[in-house]
Amino acid sequence: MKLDEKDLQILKHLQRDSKMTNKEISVKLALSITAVYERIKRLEREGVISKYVALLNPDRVDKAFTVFCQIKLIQHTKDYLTRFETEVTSLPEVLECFHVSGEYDYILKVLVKDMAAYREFMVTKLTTLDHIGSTQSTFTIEKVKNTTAISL
Amino acid sequence: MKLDEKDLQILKHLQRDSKMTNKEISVKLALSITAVYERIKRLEREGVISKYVALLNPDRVDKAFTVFCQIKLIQHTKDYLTRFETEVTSLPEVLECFHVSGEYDYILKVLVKDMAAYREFMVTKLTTLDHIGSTQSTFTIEKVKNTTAISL
DNA sequence: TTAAGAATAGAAAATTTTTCCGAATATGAA
DNA sequence: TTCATATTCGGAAAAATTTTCTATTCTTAA
Repeated sequence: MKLDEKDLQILKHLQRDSKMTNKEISVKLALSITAVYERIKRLEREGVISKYVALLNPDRVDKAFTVFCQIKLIQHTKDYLTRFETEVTSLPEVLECFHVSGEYDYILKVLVKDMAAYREFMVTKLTTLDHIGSTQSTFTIEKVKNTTAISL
Repeated sequence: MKLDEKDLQILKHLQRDSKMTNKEISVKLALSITAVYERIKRLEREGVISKYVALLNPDRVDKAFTVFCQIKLIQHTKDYLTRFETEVTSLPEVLECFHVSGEYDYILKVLVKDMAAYREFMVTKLTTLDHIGSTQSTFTIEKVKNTTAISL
């Protein structure tokens, strides 16, 4: 699907604030409300926009501690990989998990309350998974930037 | 601010799909529309909900390549740190940047089109920043999980 | 138990989304 | 170029949702 300049403008706005009304957007783009509406529907239909979500303030829900955890598996058979991936996906503390190149196999972004909660997570959840080799945790001291908006 | 079970339910729904109407939520929670409305407004006012955004499908906007880039600064004076943080924040390819413990000072999540674009990003943007010591790039082979929903 | 404040429900008002349809514009083949 | 087709657009009406308002119910502390 090809996106013209107006589509990109719409996406930029909605990435920043999805509560903007079609009317507000239409004013910014010098288009009619209907034109904006149809374009957004098309972007949703075509899967350019995948979903609309509310973002929470982690501090306010007692999840102020972010940890990047790198994991090495013992073996790399397809079976082990998919098993690990299924299990890690089911862990709510894990917001992100990527299969990566380099010394470790996976990198996880984990959100918990504090160091004690992270220890609990490691001991009772992560290391109980089968076939885990070694892990390395990198603790975040400060969140410098954290956006969901892709540059267009 | 203390959140009761109904607040948490509302947050869970809105984290998954912020287009849910107050009516739909009110049915799920066995509350009136107004009650749901007032609770959401309070959650917004108190900063529990920080914003509403549209999430895009990276493939569809030609940003299918995710790289984790770890960075070491040459010096760690406050001035150098804040200068680096300001500059890195302004880079649209960088979705996330955390100041971290461990061997490296920062970990960045970078979104670009492909390897060539990443090289371009490295050469023309990252390494031109002052006071950068060494960097290490970890390329993602597959996105296993990537959610914005904090477990409540 | 009672009074004050907060939360709730229902109805009305305001706003927004969605549909509908004709007009304008763009696209592509002859 | 010209025509036919399809796409996009704009405005109005309809439908749905949000927001406000008011009265009632529920909590909680005195």
